[in-house]
Amino acid sequence: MCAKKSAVAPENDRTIDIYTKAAEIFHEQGFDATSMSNIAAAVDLTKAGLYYYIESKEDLLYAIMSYAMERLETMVIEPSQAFDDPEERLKSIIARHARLLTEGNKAITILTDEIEGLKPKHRKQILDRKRVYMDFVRGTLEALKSAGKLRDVDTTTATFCLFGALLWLPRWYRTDGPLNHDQIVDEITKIMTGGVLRHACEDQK
Amino acid sequence: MCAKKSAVAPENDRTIDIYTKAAEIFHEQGFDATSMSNIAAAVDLTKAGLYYYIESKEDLLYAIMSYAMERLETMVIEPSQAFDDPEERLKSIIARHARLLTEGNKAITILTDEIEGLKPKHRKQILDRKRVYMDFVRGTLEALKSAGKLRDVDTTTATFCLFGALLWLPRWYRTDGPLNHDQIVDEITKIMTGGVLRHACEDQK
DNA sequence: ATTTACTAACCGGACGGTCGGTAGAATCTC
DNA sequence: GAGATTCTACCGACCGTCCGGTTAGTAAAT
Repeated sequence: MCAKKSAVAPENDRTIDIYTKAAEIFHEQGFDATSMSNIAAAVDLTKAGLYYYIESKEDLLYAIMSYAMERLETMVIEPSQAFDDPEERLKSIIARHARLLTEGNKAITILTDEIEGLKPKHRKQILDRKRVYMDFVRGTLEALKSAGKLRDVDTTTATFCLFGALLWLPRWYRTDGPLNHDQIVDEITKIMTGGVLRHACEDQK
Repeated sequence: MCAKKSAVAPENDRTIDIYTKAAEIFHEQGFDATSMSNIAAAVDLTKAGLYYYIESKEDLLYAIMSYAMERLETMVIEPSQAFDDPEERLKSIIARHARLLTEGNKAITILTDEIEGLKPKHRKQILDRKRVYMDFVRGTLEALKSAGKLRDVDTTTATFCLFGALLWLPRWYRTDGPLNHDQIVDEITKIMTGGVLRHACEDQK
């Protein structure tokens, strides 16, 4: 009898390979439209062989999303917390999140698109972790407001607009498009912090 | 033998009822996760009875999305075209699209979330109509640029940011939340046109 | 001798969709 | 206006397929 498989973190190369490929296929076809045989074939296994590594389809999804949340926490939240200045912090969040979304790791995208595929218990866990992130961003906007650096906008709505613009990124961004990675990050930061319309105080070019 | 059923427009009350209910259920559970029996039960029919009104599950989805596109065209694009001033036009687009997304018609949401459920032929048709909308919005930003009223941002990126913020709306907006309809429209317009950060030229409060 | 890393074959169930039929309303025939 | 016919709006039962998941077994490594 083998020890209970854990969905907490990838344990070895093969498992990581499965998670990565599964994330890509889920991203392309959607969770429901993807069969376990699809995934098995993509990693050169039979379906039964795949089940040697995972517990269930739902568990696989949860593993992917847990991994994605961890990436978000270590690559976006933690480094951004280092900034005391809320303006710097906000820009760090936008830039780092945008980078994560465009650098090819599909797990991050699945995080927002396939939450309905989780069982209630797992869903709650992921949503709780997302909420911490959401509160972190809104807190940053609140700090900006306290510092008199925020326009007169509702921080909750602003947070959601920010997330909307960011989370839409992987749906349109193409690595081979006209704008490279840094340019995209730059544009989004500019647009979300300063809007699209020219301000009265800006010089005409 | 009966005439071929059309997916172009709802023909009678019962069909409209089916489309409306189906849109709600697709929105709640997702297209793949919804069975035809689910929909049938929701409109007090058996599955066989439901198939008297529709041709296939995919056809039902296409009918809903065609209807949604039509709404978008008549309630957002056409009225906004009336504005010659690009700034007014942009604000009209944002306000009208936001209104459509929050006023309870789930079809509009399905338009962006379930495109993968369509057969290639139907998908292309919907995407082509979406592209016209997309071009209209980007065109408006280009017009703003020509008028010297746009900040130095990439119009394509700005268009996608705008869509992202808008399309994210139905995922978080609650009718019974603290902000009413008009306030939300107001906030989003403010945020997307002017960004979140206070401009140098604005007075401290 | 035991464990690891698998596979071929299989299972119960759900799904999209179909088919034969039918109650009742509407229409036609004389 | 009575009877025959046709049409509308469904339903119960069923079909083939595919899916998530299991089981019994095995070849190679340890």
